[in-house]
Amino acid sequence: MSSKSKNKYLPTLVSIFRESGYDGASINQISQATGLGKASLYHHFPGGKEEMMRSVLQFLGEGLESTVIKALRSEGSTKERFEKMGEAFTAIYEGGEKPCVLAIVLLGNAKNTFHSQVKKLLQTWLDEMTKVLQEAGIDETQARQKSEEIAIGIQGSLILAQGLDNPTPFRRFIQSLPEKVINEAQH
Amino acid sequence: MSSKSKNKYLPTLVSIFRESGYDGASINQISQATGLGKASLYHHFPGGKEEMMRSVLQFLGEGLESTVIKALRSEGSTKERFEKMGEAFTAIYEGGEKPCVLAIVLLGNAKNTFHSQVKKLLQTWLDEMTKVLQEAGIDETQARQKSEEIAIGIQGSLILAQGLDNPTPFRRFIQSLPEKVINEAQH
DNA sequence: GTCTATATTAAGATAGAC
DNA sequence: GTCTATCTTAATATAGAC
Repeated sequence: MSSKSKNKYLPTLVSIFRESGYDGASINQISQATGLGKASLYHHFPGGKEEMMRSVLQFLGEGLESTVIKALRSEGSTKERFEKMGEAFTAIYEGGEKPCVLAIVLLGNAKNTFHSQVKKLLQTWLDEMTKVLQEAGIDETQARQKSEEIAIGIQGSLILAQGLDNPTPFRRFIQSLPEKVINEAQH
Repeated sequence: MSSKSKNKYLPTLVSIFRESGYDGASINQISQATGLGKASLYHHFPGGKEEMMRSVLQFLGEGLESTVIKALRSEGSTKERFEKMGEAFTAIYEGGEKPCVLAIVLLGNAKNTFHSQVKKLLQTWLDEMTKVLQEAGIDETQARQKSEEIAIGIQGSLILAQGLDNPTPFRRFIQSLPEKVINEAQH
């Protein structure tokens, strides 16, 4: 669990890393955005920028649990659960306007440093979607593949939204998601 | 058109930016990888790293024309054209092992600097796919959406392949692509 | 066109006072 | 827990010889 003092600055760190990437974000920039002096930052994060990103990824993992995973475990039909998951992602990515920090890390120079942490987050999400689809009567192999297709859709549509400077691809994917899941479940 | 002296070093620059990102790649690193001294690099690219990336993006655009766009304009059925496009992307991304430079740029700190150049490359590709799908009898709106779905699938599966450290999602998407296109065309 | 050497700036990080 | 001041290294970039 993370200390309370850190938690105060994590949302700011998230937006900096999301905007500038890991390599692109400087300690000076972080100092200005948080309002903390450099030395104070190192008091909270003795491991420097690397510890900051580790804390951010853990913070995002906790956020994933309390929104996306929670949606998938909620009461209601398969369709309703994926609708709620879509709403959770719409909030996280601000309707497709903001990119995914996990993807930023995976495509940056520090990918090796954080890869296992990012992979675990992805696996947790994929496992949970797979479980829901299996409960809907899809066999494990198909459920796993369908989960991956959903992850592909979200990640890919976020990239396209960034590239075209237009959130429509993301929004369209989120909207079509519950219906697609249902069609697959009826097979 | 780019000068011949530059062309010699562009494939090396591509792999460096693909491996380290734009912010993560240093002039020292580029100097070592190309075997050129720093001053020689600035002789070829007076604009420094920014000009290097601009040249890389132009080089990738020319590669896109001669492989992907060419595949989409080739003789043969709609299905065969998308099969050839899949082969082209399989070569470019080395079977899903390597990430997309365009996505790297879009998620990095220098996105604004290169955004219009990247957007144009994406648009060119999407326009060409849309044209092929329209020729197959799909109306413009649907053809455009289907093209975006294909772009989403490729970009998203590359991200997932990086995150899971496993190229299977990319390969599966490429394999399923021609059939999906055909199903859509029969609507 | 390539090199060595160097200038300049900014980065990450720390010491030590308060 | 926060600050000012500073250290150290590495970054981008250039000068000028060959």
